Parts: sequence; structure tokens; C-alpha cells
Amino acid sequence: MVEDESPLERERRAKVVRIRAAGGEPYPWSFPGRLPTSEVAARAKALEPGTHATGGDPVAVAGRLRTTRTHGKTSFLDVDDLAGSLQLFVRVDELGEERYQRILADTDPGDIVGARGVPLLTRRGEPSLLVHELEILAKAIHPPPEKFHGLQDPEERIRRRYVDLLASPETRQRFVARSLLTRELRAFLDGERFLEVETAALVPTASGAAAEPFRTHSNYLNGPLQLRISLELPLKRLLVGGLERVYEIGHVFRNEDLDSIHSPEFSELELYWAYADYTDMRALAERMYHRLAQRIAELLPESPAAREAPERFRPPFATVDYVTELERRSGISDLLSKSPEQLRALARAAGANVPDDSSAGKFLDKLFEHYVEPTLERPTFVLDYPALTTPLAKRHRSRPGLVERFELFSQGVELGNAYTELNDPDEQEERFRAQLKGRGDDHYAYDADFVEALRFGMPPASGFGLGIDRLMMALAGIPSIKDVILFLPVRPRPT
RNA sequence: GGGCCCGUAGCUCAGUCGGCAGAGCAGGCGGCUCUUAACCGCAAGGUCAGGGGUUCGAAUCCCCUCGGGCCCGCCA
Repeated sequence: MVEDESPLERERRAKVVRIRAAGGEPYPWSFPGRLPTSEVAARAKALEPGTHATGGDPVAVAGRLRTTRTHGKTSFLDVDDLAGSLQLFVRVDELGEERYQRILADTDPGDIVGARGVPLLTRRGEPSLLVHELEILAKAIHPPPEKFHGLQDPEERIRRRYVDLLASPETRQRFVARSLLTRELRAFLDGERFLEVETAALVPTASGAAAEPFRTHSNYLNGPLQLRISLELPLKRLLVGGLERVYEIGHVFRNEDLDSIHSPEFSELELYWAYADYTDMRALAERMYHRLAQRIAELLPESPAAREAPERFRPPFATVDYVTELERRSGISDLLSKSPEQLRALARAAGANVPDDSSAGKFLDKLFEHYVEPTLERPTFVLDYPALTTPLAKRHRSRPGLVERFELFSQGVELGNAYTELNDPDEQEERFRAQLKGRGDDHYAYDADFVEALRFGMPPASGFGLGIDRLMMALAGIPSIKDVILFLPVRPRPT
């Protein structure tokens, strides 16, 4: 392994040896009492330029050394932590010749260091720490990416996200923002008296959506299991059980390709609300998106898209009717009276590559994707889908052939999906059976135990599902899902 | 799965018509007590993704393989 190292890495290993030989420890156990760099910078800014704090206790910062500027007997070292960055002012006058030279000789960009000293504002007005002591907290053997351009190679940014993170404050802030956005989402739902639950990711048969599952094997069961493709059916069982308002945030898995808006493993939120319908849910969704938009604007003030999010997601959102809008955009009339063969021909004419044995619902979806979705630029609710497309939603109370469903689109991308939930067990059983007859690749797996659960009585309810990754993309204006997921599936690196 | 493009030093990138493998950053040595992409000087650093072919000669042209990006197709 040592043979594979670059000259730079050999040089750094030599420093490790040298530090130990001098009685030092390049990987110490702790560094107590540090403050965020932002805190020390704030104290420094309160000083007159060219002065440092006098009296009072010394302060400490710790973080990754980014760069060193040496001017003979004075040096400037920039240290990054999660809060920001601070310049360390290192001077032979404070440290003595021997310690000063040793610090410069032993440290490299990329090292984790800790420094103690007093706040100082330079003559040029740069907040700094006048260093009394500096120690290496973790010696880096690999050099960090180039200090100005950072890590540019898109492959390396995904394979070694930690390097992307350590080299790029923007990447760090993006993922911090995502985490805090999810926290805000939980706070909102908790405030609405929803109960967070966790259901099984390993299931006998993945259902609740039309997608190819990952398949695995259980030694305990001595039989096959699948990874869930949706959270829907377990959560509705909890409504049967009386939990009334539940939500889950978790990963679902779909054995499909990765592209700029799809990942095989992604984060989903689903919530289920007893005694409410999809109109109630639409109002809740609007309030939720608006609150999250306000939060992202606070979290990413440098991002123009994030700053505009509160205005963009200000209720009420635009609405269009599914069938009306599809007929208007496509020029096709009487869509709901078309035969599956006619719909297939229309879908093919619109450029969709669909197998012959797909369901009529699939053909309709393809038409909608082609004619309507690209036009949905502003956040827009699409209302009342054909029943053919949606086997788990309740039939519309007044519009035959339709179900009570909405989806939210923004910039042509689907952000969320909600129904008034189907709770008639006999109708659910019939819809599952109709799915199986389609025999295409787009059916929902029959879940007999779920039908059994409905026979115990599920209260009228509405459910809503959305992808957390796409939520983050839409609010923060990030075009690729690869930039909002920390660790993506990657092929093994060739040896 | 199909098409197009990319892979050169640890990192960011040049490399023309096929003719000695280049720069900046980082690292080494020397200089510099308020710099901030610090600066100045010297020396060092390469499996040009991997394999094969054409050629007097290949980073450069051709073929194959691996990895990646974008677009299209598919799940959201």
C-alpha cells in the first residue's frame, strides 16, 4: 500500500514519523473547549483594526487547515469548520523560533488542527486568532483537492462524497440545509398532530406503486423478501388500527435507472389522515410547502432559487383538471370513452414507447406526460385522475370514471401525490384483480392482507406522498438529484 | 438498453498537423514580520484509464475493455 503512494503522501508520512520522534502525537484523543470560527470572528470584528484582545481567557478553534501563507517570521493559516472559516495569525514573537518553525514544518493543507489564542483584527480588517498554541489533531496523509477550484471531477464527487464535502463549503451547506429542511417538515407535521412511525423496509411483496422491486433472501424465514417500493399500504393498516394521523419518512427502493430526477434508493414522506379527504389534504399541502419554502430561504440565503421559493410556493397554488387540461393541450376529445387500443395508438403517436400489454391507465399517463407535464412550470395541482390510472384511490363522489386524487407539479416535475383513500374492501379487491389482468410491467402487486385489513374497517382518510429529494431540488433550485443525495449507488472501482 | 462526449502529475487544466510530457495549485529547499487564489528563486514530481493494432515514431489515428458525463427510452 505504501508503494502506491505519491511523493506528496510519502512526505506527509515522514512528517508523522517526525512528529512522533519529537514526542508528539499526530492523532490525539480530544481538543476541549473550542468555539465555532464564526464566534471567534465575531469577537475579532469588535476590535479596532491592528489590535488584539487583551485580558480575558484565551479562546480555541479547531478545523481543517485549508491554506498557509508564510511571510518569514509571520504566517497566516486559514482554518475551516462547519460554521465557516477563520484566519490564524501565527507569529514568531508569540511562539518562539523553535515552536514557530516546527508548526510550519509539521502542518500541511488538509490537516485537522486546533489552535488557542486571542481574537485579533488585522490592519486590513481580517478577523483572526493570534495563536499561542497550535496542535495537529489529525494528520492528513492524502492532500486535499486544489484550494481554489476544489474537486471538479463529477465521478469523484459522488464516489468520495467526503472529499466533495471537505473541499466545498457549498456542498456542506447544501446537505446541512437538507437536514434542517427535513427537521422543519417533521416540526410541521408534529404541529398538525401527526404521529411519526417506522414500518418495515423488508416485505414479502412490495406493493403500493408500480415499480420493479429489489429482491433479497431471509435466512430467518428461509425464503424470499423484497425491499419496499412505497410506504402506502403499511401506513393505511395503521389507520385501520386507530392511529388516525401517521407519517413516515424513509427510504424506498425501485430497481430502475438513475438519472437527474430518479434514484434507485430515495427518501419518501407519506402521511395518512383519518376523517379527512383530498381537499383537506390539498390545503395542508399548500401550507406545508409554503412553510418549507420560507425555511429554505433562511437556510440558503446565497441561492437565488431558495430566496424566491416563498413567493413561488405562496398559496393558493394554480390548479388544473386532469382530463380537461389533457384534452385542451392534446386536442383529443372524449378521452374517457376511448378504447385501450385507441389510447395506445394516441400514446404512440405522441412518441411514447410503451409495450402492447400496458394498461389503458398507462397510455393515459403517457399522454399526460407528453402534453401537459412540461407545461406545468409554476407549482400546480392536477386534480381528479381517471380511475384507470390509480388503483388505490377512492372513486370521485360526483364525477364517474374519475378518482379523487391530486398531484403537485413544479417545473414539469412531479413533487407529490395524494388521494382520498379507497376504503371499500370489495372495491379494493376488484381493483387489484383488474391490475393483474393488465399483465404489463406497470401493475400493482396484489396485497391480500391489505384487503383483509380493510375488511376490519378503515376510516375515511386522505393520504399524501412526496419525495424528499425532489422537494429539496424544487425548493433550492438544484437540477440534479445527484446533488441532494449523499451516497449514491456506484459501480465498484476497477482494480 | 441506444446515441454523443470525456478519462494527461495528489488536485485544476493545456498539449496544434503523429515528432523530447507541460503549466498553476499542493509538496521539498531558500528568501520575506499584516497576507488572504500572498509573492520571488531553485530543484523534484507521469502506467497520458487498461489492453491490442497502424506507424521509423502514438497522449494524439484505429479496435476492444473499464469508469464517468450529457441526451433519449423506463420507474416518481
